Amino acid sequence: MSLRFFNTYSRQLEDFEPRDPASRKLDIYTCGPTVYSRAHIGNFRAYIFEDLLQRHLELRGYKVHRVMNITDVDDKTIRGAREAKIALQKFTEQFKQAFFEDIETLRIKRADEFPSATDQRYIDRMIEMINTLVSRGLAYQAEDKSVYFRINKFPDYGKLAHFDLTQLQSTGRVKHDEYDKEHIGDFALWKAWDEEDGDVAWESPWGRGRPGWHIECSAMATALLGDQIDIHCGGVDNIFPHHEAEIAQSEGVTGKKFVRYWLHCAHLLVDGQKMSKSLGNFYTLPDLLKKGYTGRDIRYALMRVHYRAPLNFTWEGMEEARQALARIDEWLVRLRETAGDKIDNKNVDLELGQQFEEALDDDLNISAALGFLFESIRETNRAMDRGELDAASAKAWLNWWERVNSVLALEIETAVVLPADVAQLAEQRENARREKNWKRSDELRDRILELGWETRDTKDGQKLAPHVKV
RNA sequence: GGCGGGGUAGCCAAGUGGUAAGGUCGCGGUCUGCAAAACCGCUAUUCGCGGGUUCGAUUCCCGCCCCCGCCUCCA
Repeated sequence: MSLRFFNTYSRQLEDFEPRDPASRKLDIYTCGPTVYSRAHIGNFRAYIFEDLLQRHLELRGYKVHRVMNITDVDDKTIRGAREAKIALQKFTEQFKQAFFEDIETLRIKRADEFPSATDQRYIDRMIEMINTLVSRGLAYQAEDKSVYFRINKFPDYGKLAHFDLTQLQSTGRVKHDEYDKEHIGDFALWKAWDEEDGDVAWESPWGRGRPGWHIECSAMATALLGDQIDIHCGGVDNIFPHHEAEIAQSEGVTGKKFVRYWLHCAHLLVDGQKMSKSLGNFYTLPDLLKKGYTGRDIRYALMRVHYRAPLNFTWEGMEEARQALARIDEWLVRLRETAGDKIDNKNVDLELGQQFEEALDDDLNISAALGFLFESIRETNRAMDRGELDAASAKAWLNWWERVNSVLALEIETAVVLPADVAQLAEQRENARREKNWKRSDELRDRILELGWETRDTKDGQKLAPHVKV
């Protein structure tokens, strides 16, 4: 089966074919964070979806070039910097740092480029694009000195969101400059400076000001990836107006179809409502780490539901993630033991089926893919229980897992080294057990547990594992 | 009101015109001196509701209900 994705533009599943299939190269542009505060895990759901997409495309042999922008100038960043009484750049820098820490914790592959909106190179590009739009009559400078996109001149405007422009209703979320714009739907390309902006301003043919939000993505995407890109992703809330505006701006300048496949991720909900900063119902990564969950627990919890379905965040879901991962961990330990000295044999051939990647081919059907993984785990465990899995087969499964894990990125970090004091207590306990001194053995078990290690008495003797606090 | 997404077991969730994957919880078993952990097994006569098409519908069609989102700077 070939790869297929649900394209927001057509609202249909489409077979995937990049611009240049022969080269196996493709470009992805993804909308990144606005760095005015720490991103919340709802934001990361989108980034994890994009990571899954990239990793799966790579498993399928594509060379992915991905760009993720950083929005480091807008109303919120300016307000934040003013309140903190520090320069905009200094203010946003801390959240950029935090963002990079968080994506590392979540094992999200870094994009090839992380362009910032305030980079002079892109400011220049934005001005150049706006100039072209103005010269073509697609944009105009209004009374308030800001420059707006004239949506009536762009017939395709509204096609991505499937909106009828005459039906647009204000939600009151945004203040309108209704008196200055020709049409309520016209959006700002360049915002004229006002007092609130302080020293945040760039010179332009239209006077001092700053870029509108949408234009940065058009500028950075076309500057780094050219006039046409294969895949563009983001959260569903970006469909309108942001991505709609990007299409209008980019195509208004280049005259070419901007994006081949638009992929959008549904929201993370909490208590059945969208997780968002404005509602205040959000968690950040450090919030969850403080509760004892690891980056991969969170990765699993955010990844396990199909990207187009809403995902309700719950503590029960976090617990489920932790348990499911423990199951994978144990399976790998067993497989490695079974593989024995075949462990380094890279030549083990395997005919273990393609069901995992085939599920992902189908619009990233992660649930079906995980279903197949866990089925495989149960079957191999059963075989190992009976002693029917030979070393070569175990190694074959490990090789298979490597492929799977290149997409999931869920394998536990290399085993933690046993601290000396724990090792010593463990040895004493071994001795106590040999003498069948159960009282002493149990005491030592408690003391080892206090040090954060769990004792497991198996057929092959005592084993220790880090204790996960619940 | 317009445009989307979703409604399948206690919870999460896949799926197909032919009789419901998987995870988690719970229960039972194996192992153990006892535990814990792990592993194995069991757990939906039924897929929001009502019609229709069909030999057969959770799946297709029609109508309705509920939840969530977007409707001009939110991932």
